[in-house]
Amino acid sequence: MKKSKINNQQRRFSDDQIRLLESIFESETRLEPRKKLQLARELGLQPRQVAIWFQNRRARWKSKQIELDYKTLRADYDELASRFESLKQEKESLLLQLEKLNHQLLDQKPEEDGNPGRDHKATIKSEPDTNPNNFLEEALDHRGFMDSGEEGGSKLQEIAESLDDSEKSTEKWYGFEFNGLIDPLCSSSSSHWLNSWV
DNA sequence: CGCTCAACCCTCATTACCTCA
DNA sequence: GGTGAGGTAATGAGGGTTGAG
Repeated sequence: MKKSKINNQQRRFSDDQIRLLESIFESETRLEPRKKLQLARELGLQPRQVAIWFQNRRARWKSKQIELDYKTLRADYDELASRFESLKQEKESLLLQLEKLNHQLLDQKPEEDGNPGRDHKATIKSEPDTNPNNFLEEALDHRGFMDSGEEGGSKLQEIAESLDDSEKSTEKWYGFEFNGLIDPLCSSSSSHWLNSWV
């Protein structure tokens, strides 16, 4: 600084001065006026210089803290994003399984109850079931299919058996509230409600 | 009691200088 | 030796608080 040069003052504080200032800053980031005077005497500096050092030190601490906070938040976000992606993939794969199962159910049902398959499909289309539990239970009613050793079927059965009645409420599914997200008017098939999820 | 004003301190942005790769 | 980046002491603007009058 020009003024510093004019006053023939040192540009930087000595290591000893910094050490003492840092050790005090560790315990208190603000100085009382009396302590400031005492410290200035001890360091051979102007009280104003001590005050400015503490001001600058607080500013440095704050910007470091912001940097740390950013890193923490970024790590949290990345973790959540990766979890979201894997859940999304899981959902896609379950949806595919459901779709497959649905088709197989519709093809199989006419043989069991004697109704033509086309009519049954029409029934489902005209009465969309927006309740995931009903759909699940409906699907599981077809034990013949479930026992066929199909991978998707056994997974569905496993999920259903692991749920007691209280767990079958929609709110508990992945801790996610379905109500309001599924528009019954838009649900034209049994699996449609899942499409609005994730 | 409410006001003004000065003194003091703070934050924030910036400057001036130094050091180092 | 020149240069740009980064660190740091210091400055200035603007605002809050406090105590005296």
